Amino acid sequence: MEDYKYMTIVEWAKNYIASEKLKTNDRFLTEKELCAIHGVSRQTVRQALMRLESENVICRVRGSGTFVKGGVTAMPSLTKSIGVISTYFSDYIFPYIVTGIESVLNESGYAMQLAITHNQVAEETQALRSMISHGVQGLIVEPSKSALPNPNTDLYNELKRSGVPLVFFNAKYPWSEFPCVSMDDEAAGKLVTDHLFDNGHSKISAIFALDNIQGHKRYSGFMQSCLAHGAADAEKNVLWFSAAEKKQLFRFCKERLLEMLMNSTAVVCYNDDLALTMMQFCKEYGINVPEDVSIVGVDDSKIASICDIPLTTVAHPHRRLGEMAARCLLDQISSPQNEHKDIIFAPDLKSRNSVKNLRITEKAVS
Amino acid sequence: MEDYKYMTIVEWAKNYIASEKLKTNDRFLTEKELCAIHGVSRQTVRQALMRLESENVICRVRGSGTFVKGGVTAMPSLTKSIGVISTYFSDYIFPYIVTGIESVLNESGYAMQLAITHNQVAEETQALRSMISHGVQGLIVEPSKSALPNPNTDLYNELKRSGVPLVFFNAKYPWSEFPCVSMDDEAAGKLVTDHLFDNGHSKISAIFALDNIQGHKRYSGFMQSCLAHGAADAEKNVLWFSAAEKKQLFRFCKERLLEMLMNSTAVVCYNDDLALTMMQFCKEYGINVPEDVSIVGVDDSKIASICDIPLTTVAHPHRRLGEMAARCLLDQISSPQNEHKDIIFAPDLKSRNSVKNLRITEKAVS
DNA sequence: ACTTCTCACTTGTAAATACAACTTGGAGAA
DNA sequence: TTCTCCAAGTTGTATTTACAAGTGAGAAGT
Repeated sequence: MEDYKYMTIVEWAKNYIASEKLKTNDRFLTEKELCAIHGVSRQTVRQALMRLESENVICRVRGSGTFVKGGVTAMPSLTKSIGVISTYFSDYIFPYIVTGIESVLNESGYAMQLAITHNQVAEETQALRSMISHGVQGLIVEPSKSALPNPNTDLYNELKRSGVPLVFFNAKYPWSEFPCVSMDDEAAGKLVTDHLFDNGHSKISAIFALDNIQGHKRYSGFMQSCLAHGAADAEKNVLWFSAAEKKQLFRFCKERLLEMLMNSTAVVCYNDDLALTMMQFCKEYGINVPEDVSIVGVDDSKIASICDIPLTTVAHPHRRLGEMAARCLLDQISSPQNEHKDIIFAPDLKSRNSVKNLRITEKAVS
Repeated sequence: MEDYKYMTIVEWAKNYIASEKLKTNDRFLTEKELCAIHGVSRQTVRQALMRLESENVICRVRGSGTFVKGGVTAMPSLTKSIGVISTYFSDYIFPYIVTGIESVLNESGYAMQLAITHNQVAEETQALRSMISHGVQGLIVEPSKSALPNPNTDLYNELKRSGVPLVFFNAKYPWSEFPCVSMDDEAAGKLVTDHLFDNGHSKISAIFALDNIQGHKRYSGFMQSCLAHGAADAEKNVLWFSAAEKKQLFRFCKERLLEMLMNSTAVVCYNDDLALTMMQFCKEYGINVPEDVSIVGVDDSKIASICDIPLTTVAHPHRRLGEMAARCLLDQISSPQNEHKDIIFAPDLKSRNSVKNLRITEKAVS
């Protein structure tokens, strides 16, 4: 290594331990012996030993001596790791996103640390702190409750100031300055709504998640489409729900939902998960999809294509999005000075069987 | 803390930084100034600064000065974490296992570090080293290629000697001394084969993974059932494949597979994944399941229940198994002296539509 | 046989001194 | 104005000396 005396002793000691096959708790040479061997002062030897101790190679005990820490416990930190914080990960589109991230990180020789927040900001705090204290090289984060005030604001600002590389995916906190890799949720909301208008629907209601930015953006796209098609009062047909309370929604707001279904020919659902629950709900009450009511979702989850009535939805670039997020982070690590912009994937409609074409039906009838 | 001079300086410095509200990259007092303030020698001050540096409170730059590391970057390690090493994780039954692990760890205040080996022992080595060097409190590992010689033997033995808590799941290396949480694969293999015999099948072939213990055990169960039912030559009808080469199997061994299908009324598949690929293969060649050939799998993956011909299989206790693995590890951490035994889940047959009952058919014909 | 004590030996703390390596800003030159 | 270079200032390395604090084994006493 370097040509300082204490560094040469450090290297010498490592070789010595290896060549003598010393194992855990074997006694190492005393400071005095090392002084004699290398012809240096005790302070220099101590400097070397301190270094070895911080590298976990040896263990010093006052009054007793210096001991070797062999094998596993002495292993130095060799692999770099990246922290990934996601709201969920084992269902829906999350496995694909995380797989995308993992494949790129793995390719670049990084290990992955995964934490799940269950969409709870408190768990997000804990995950961030845990990641940082474990010395990750960078973070890939899906914000929890991105549309609500977040107690981690200071934490994120501090990370920004400290130059810790970070990429958001799916959504970003509006006040944050880190780049974000996501689908164009506004366009997605607009796309499915346009599709319904194109199929002759005019009485369209919608349900959106109130606590994340994706819900807000999909709502925004929905409204744009409605306004463009002259349905200015569409706002009244929007129901908001908290992502965590999906079950409560379908248990305690049945009348509200039924009223909505009765007064509409189509429902825009925040995502496929909600859309599928909605289809289940319709089935229970004898409402036929798409004959009585059309349903569209967003995300193109696996179940959307293989369920009873294949769902018309918007393709989420899950795996590619994950890969891109990882690449964006690695970019930040390798060239921190660059400006890193948001990356937005264009949505892509997946037309299946959950939307009825009212125009064709009308013509056939008349 | 202690009453050494340098420790009082350490404490003083922390208070100073807090009271002066110094933030990241703010300049700290120079060594000379600290000497003057505390009336001590420079070595003593340096000792204090070294301590502060190792605690990540300050950062020293030769020739430039000493700087404060405020906020996030100065955070000490507070949360304990557990390393989870799995072969795969985003498909099949793995998400459920990992979810089970995560929920228990989370409940107990542990963070989870996840690494994927893609069933490669080299990646297992890397993952183990990475985890250890990141200071995990324990490990939950699904062995890669558990039935083949493993280069990490020394590493695992060293972990055992060092008292690092570890739990295997799904399978364990035969030579290892750590507890394992798994399904009773032998019983599972026996169960599906018995089911086929019960349904009047006698010409039964099978395909098993050659590189992991689960494959060997399921094979063992299969053979037990065959012997019990007087099919002593069943061994000849067994095809072995390497888990990584499933695609090659179906691309390059078509004749072998077709021959097998022609000479059997039923096929026992190592797992659902293989069974589904086999059903696909049958479809391509116009072989009807279960009319022409019955197929059974093991694991009860999600697709097994929702595919074209719902698959008869054995329920894997995925989520509960994950929870149990985590609990077993936490047990080891809290009471290391206890003897920790393997935990084995009894298999449970899921009878669906991929098995034809030959007895009923025979009676109907006669 | 057992306990207690002492002493040699180990690492830890502290000081004074000297020089080395590096950074930074300001003086002076172009 | 801009550039170069140097000197002052800062942390890093190395030596020497001294004493403090803890360990462990053997001597001495019971």
